[in-house]
Amino acid sequence: MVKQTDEKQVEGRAEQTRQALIEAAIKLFGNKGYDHTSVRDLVKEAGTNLAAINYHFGGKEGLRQATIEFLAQDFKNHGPGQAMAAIDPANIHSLSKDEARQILRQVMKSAFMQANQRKFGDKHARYVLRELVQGGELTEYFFDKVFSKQFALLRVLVAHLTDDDPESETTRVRSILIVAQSAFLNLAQPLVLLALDWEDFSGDKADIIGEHFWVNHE
Amino acid sequence: MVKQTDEKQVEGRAEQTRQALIEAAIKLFGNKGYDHTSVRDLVKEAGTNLAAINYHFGGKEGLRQATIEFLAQDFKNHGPGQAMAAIDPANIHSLSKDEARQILRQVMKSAFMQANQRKFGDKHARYVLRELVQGGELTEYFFDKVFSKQFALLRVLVAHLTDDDPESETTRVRSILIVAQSAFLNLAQPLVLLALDWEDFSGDKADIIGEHFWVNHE
DNA sequence: ATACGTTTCAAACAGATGTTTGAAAATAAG
DNA sequence: CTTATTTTCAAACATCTGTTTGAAACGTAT
Repeated sequence: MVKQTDEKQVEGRAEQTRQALIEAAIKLFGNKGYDHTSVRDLVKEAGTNLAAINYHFGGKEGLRQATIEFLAQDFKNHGPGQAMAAIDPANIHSLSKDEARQILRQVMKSAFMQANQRKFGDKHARYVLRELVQGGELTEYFFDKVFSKQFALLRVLVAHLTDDDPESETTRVRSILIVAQSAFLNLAQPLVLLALDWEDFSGDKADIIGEHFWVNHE
Repeated sequence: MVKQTDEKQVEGRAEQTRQALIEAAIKLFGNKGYDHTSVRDLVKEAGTNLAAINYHFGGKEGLRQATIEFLAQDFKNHGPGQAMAAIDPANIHSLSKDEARQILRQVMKSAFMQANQRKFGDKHARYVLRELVQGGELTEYFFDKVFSKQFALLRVLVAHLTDDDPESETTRVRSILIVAQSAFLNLAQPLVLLALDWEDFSGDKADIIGEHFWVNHE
């Protein structure tokens, strides 16, 4: 009898606990890291039982992968990717250098700001970055699924600014050094805040940083 | 009778095992990280007994601290600090902009190259960076003991190039963004190598990168 | 209503971890 | 040599970890 009328039926209980666990994983992995988060912490945060992780994801490692996949998707939809999605690679060549420069800085700024003001807070982005940096399978997975395309687009922009080839070694190095600035500030937030004598990146702080990214060529 | 004649007496066995444990810690913490290195792995690598860590350092955490302190000292003597030690802060003001620019780039290059060609290999530097980035007590310790002075010197250089105050917010941001480039390339080595399509930073690779650091102002 | 597959839950399990213990060995001092 | 102190070592300990188990609760279809 109870089919679609009951609210809790719109998606099965199973799917609900799966999502609750992924949310808990994003929060706890982001705060304390994968290793320092026990499955008991996770199921408590998700409000479910100890056996749930193994039942739904086959184990803690399975939950990590599901979490990364979820975040990879989320990054494409709402993350730095969104800022670059508006750019048409084919049109870049018709831009003036000044326009391209301006676009590049704008992309950097919004990418950085988005990474620091996400739905789940900055922990969200830092967890992904930590995974990305660590090395191992997940690094390659994330590189293939998310980073690689956005990096290619960035190279086209940089190459246009320097009258170079997007695939050249020079362009690759210049581009990764642009990424490095934004990424490191997220990754090494504790150290960076000490160096800047700030409490956090809130308010106009992210905007101030965005103004000083090194993106000029001439 | 046996006093200084026996070779093994020049420093007590205790000190020997302490150093062996610290070396093992640098190697294993650097390779697999603190959490994934067991005390059994450590004492095996150091060629001593399971109880040695607790006896000499009071515990695994004590060994970590001793290791960080050792590396902090080492960084001052042989690390990026060495490259900056040659610079006299008082003389910077008398340099031309071009000279200062050149020095800044040279410091960046040698810092990066040294971090990638150390005694214990790049693992050495990456372990410290990871600790530095993580947050917590060790971040503050390392910031106070090592980073803070070198960062102040970097700010003087940058401020001279931009006719700004070394303590200004602008200078701080610009300076940390310079650090970010070198630091991220070490920290995120797995990802960076993927993006650059390289196997490692060996040979002239480090030099190529050094040429492209963003340090120009005008 | 009954039977069936799915999902939850409490309890127990097996393994690894850091630490402690107490005796043996090595070193230093008397 | 004898004694006292320091250092090593093997074994046991206590705790925490991820995982498994089997029964109970739930929802669904016959």
